[in-house]
Amino acid sequence: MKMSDRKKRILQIVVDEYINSAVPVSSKAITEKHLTDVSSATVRNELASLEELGYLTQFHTSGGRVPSPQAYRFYIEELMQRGNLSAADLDYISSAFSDKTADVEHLIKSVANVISELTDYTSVAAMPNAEEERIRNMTLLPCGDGRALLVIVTGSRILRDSFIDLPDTMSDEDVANASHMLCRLFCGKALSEARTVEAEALGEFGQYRQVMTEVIEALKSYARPRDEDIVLAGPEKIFNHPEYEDIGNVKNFLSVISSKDKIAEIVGDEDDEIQINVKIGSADGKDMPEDCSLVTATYSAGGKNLGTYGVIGPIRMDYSKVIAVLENVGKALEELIGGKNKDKKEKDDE
Amino acid sequence: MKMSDRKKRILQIVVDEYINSAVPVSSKAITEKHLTDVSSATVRNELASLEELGYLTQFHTSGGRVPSPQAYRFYIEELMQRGNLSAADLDYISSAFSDKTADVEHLIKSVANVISELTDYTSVAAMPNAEEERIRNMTLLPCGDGRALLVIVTGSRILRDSFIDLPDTMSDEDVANASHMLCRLFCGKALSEARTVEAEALGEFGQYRQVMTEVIEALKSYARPRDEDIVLAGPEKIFNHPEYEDIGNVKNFLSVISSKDKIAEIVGDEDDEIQINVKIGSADGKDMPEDCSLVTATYSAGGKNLGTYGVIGPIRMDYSKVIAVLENVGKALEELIGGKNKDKKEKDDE
DNA sequence: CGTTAGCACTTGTGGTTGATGAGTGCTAAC
DNA sequence: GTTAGCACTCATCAACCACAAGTGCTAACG
Repeated sequence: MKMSDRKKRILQIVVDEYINSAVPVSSKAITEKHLTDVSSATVRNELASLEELGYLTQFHTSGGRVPSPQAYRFYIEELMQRGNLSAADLDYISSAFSDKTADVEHLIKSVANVISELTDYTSVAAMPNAEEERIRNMTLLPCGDGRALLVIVTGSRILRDSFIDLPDTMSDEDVANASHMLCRLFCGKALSEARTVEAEALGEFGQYRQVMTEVIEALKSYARPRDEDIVLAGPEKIFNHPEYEDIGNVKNFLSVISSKDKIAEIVGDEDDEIQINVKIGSADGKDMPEDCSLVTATYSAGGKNLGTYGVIGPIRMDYSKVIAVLENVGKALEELIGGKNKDKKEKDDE
Repeated sequence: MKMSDRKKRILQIVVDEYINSAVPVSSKAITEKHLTDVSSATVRNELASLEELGYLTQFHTSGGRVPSPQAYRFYIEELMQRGNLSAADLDYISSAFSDKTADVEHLIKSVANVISELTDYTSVAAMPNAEEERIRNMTLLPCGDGRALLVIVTGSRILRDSFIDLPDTMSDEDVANASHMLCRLFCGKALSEARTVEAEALGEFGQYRQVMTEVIEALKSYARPRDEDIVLAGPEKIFNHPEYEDIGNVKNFLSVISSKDKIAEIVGDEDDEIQINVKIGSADGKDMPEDCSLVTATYSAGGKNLGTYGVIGPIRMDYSKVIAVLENVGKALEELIGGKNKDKKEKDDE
């Protein structure tokens, strides 16, 4: 059945109103505030019909109507007015990223914070997979106690938490040589390609095979996703939304939120081609809490994949605001990163 | 007024019982379960007296008694039985730290997790101040785009989040030379001493003063405490305790917990000489939530300061268990770190 | 004089009841 | 197709009740 324009309009009003007030909306409220030219009885008929179509539900026969997940989906696709951000919000975004020159790890944190602050929801961020990043430089840094720190820099991040045990016979010069050799072998390759030169590498290292074995082990470990690849910001923000007055909901939400594995699972299977991605309720994601919604966007700028960012919150979410924030943050990053690469030459004159 | 032995015994029973059950304890419960040789009326008299002394309070005249903060303090100092951990718990501790060879940053996370898991409370951990750490090695690692990564290794951690902008005229060899110079200048010095060689350093760098200025800036920034120096584990654990059925308490707790600054303030002003430190309620720490308690211990092993660890939770906390866990974790770390330094020579034979 | 039994008093808890108000569905008239 | 009117359904709230738990006090006891 095709929906009439009036049905759409009414559905839009119901969703808007409910997002704003968190109170089930009644026919009377609709005619008083928005559709002043028809009576509440007419609206009631339409509401009953929308309910039959699966867009609305009511808890009790006398409790007003609430949008169903299906209604939110339709709302986001067709009904929602894509609002723009206030000047203050735009200022906040542009000032937040002004002097960030650092790596993805830092970027991700500040982006997550900005998103959480502006939307008033808990935000999640996932680093891009490291596997395809090209190694730009690497070194072994001796640091006493017979150990050396393996540091690897790729296009967008720093990997550096492996200590490598050194044989007693290895002098600092030996380490420096090994370091150069590593660089020659791996620089320019993606992490995922490391294994292709594994045999060659072991051969070249001869005497210090053991060291090389550990380095290769470390390289492999970086390709696997780690807990630190997921960042959360503003978990306490959920208290600002009335659905989380109930302790059970909070508990549920927090337990999902505090397991990085679960978050990774929810955020992880993004389709990279879609800019904005909305998951509503447990229907869209197995590990999602029943009554939660996740809106994410995958950013890239200047050829770099900058990760996936989003907010997680109640189904009754201010999608318009959230999507506007995600889009504008994306634009700001594009300007910052994309711009920086081009500005490079002029910059040194300052 | 000196407390009689019986008063002490009764107070101990009340606190024990309340810690276990979270229910105000009545005179009847005491005589039934513990003091079977006197009547409830006698206990009532004693309870009334203990209340006058400030150790107990009652919400309502017919609601049983609850220990006051003062009672908890007395309990911890004199009454509490210092229990030992179960074999399973001890196993858990020793297996958790078996193959951690990494830096303090990683150690702190796994320690915080272990403490949180074993005690069932939210745990907090603060890294030791970096200022007095001696630099073991440092390097500038060129990574394209006219930038280099500054990596510094100290006795117990890795500092590496500064990118340094390089002049276009600086070749990779120049960077390598600069790197060696940095090492010669700073290795063996504490971070706090960096400024003492500032003038000398700037002199030596001549042509590349700008780079040196940035390096010094970075060194200074490391001496300041950062958000990452505070780690939390198991925030969702509070839901396992009945005082946090109330949404208001949860909110309050979470808002303190999610501000690293506040945590730093609470945990920060530890007296290093005291092994175990207990703060009860807002009386002991300005930023502490009214009805919360913080138990911390500062660990060091093999001459290294390993940071301050603790749990934060309701006043009605299982102090005996918490303190036992903190002590045993401390012992395990001592063995692990202290032992490793000594084993060093034998180890390479394996 | 410490201990105890007995009893009146206080107060949270849980269940019932009834009034109120919001909101709907239905029907009949426009 | 729209509307007014009305009966019906429920959630909410306050009042009220009985009940159980626990205390404080008093008087008696050894």
